[in-house]
Amino acid sequence: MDVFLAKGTRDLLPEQMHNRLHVMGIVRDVFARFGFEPLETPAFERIETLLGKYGEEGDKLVFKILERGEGGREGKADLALRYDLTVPLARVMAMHPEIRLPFRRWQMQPVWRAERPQKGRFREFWQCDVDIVGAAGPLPDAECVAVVDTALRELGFTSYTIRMNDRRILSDLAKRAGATDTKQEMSVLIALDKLDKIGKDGVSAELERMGFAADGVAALWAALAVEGGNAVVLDHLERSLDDRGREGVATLRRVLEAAEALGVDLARVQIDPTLARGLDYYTGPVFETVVPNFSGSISGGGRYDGLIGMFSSKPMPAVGVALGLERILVVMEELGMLPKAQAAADVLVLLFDETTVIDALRVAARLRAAGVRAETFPEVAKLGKQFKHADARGYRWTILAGPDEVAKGVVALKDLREGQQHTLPLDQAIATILGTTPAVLPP
RNA sequence: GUGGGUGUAGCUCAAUUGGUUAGAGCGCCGGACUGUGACUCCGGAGGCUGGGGGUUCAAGUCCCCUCAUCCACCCCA
Repeated sequence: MDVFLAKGTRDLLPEQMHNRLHVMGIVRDVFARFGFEPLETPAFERIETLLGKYGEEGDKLVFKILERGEGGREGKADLALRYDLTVPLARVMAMHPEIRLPFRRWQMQPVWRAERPQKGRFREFWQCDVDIVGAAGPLPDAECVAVVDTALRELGFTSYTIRMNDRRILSDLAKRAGATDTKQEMSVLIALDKLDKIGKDGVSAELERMGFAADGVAALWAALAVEGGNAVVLDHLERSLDDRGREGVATLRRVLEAAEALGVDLARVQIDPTLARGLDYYTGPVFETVVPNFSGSISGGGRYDGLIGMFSSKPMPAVGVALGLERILVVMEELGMLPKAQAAADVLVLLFDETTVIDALRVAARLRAAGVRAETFPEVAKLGKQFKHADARGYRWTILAGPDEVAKGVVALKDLREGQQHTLPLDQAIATILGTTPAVLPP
């Protein structure tokens, strides 16, 4: 029978799992160091929980689950796989008023999107998400930026840019261009987001095609006509925008200041008034992280002060950011940032013959009790085959307790790296093994 | 959702303008080496050429459909 994977999904073989666990371990450690608490939510939610939060495009990409029975046959869906970790968190906050605020939680789980797969884009992928609920100020936003920055740094990233903007700035810009409602605002944002791809003329053409007047478009460019560092850009925006936009500017200034205090090198942070971020629920600062030679972001997030209020009569401010596990791995792999795979064990305990099998198992038990990672060969076989197995698995040691050794109360310890073998009591063998570093798999 | 590229052994790839039983390296299994891995030598297994249909005397090669995968757009982690 020929077997296939579902589109956009992958098996994670041991080699990839080691890499993932390496990254997840570092990220989780950083999350914990910032005081976040763990949370998990179900893979699927009631469909009405998810729909209407991500915008028109997002809703289309939600994997829907057919009803069981009659309704399903008619094509009705009542459940859906989670699309991100933010909306389920919002639902949790609405359902658990006993959670003490401010609440900071981390969550690392898969999410599903019915997209067309591409480099670093899958239909099942993991997000490493942190959110701070119940605090409105710019400080939690800066913490989110600092968490991402710290995690990336500790993973070994050296060149990445954290791009930052504020929804209120965008919305003000869109108004300048002539947008009168949210829908028009969104289309301006989408056009503006393409700036670095199709250029200023391309965006102008697109806006005019959508019916925006030329003087509005000109006003938009005037508001954006600035080159320079973050301070220069923010100063210019402050002069060009209205009150709402100025709130965004003031917030970003404070976020930058706080982020720097939290250890973020501001040279990595870039205020970009054209950065859009598609998800509907963002209301304030938004951020994403990009790295050279990879299109698409490796992290993204922002403030969503209205989302929890969609589930609860008690609205709560919140901000969060997610790291894309797969994308981080794709980039780390390309840049050779992943550590060499460690062998699964240190020692292979060989089975010489049926009369000494039980002795060999006892040796393995003592090795493990002493903290040595030991594999026992699962059946009596030619020694050559067993040695070859140990070599192929990258183990440094083999231990043999055959009839000769058992009779003398010793074991034969072989160092596969040095090619030397010694006969000695098991205690000494264990001491020898523990005195060495773990073997590294051959390339 | 739109547009393109690619699918040949476990892996990386070959196979004149369509033309005999589809090859190689690595890996795997066995042997030289009946208490010892790597190195060397010898031998072996493994393919409905992703799947289905069509054109042709003849299809891995050309056409259509389908599935998977990669790339770009869209959107996003």
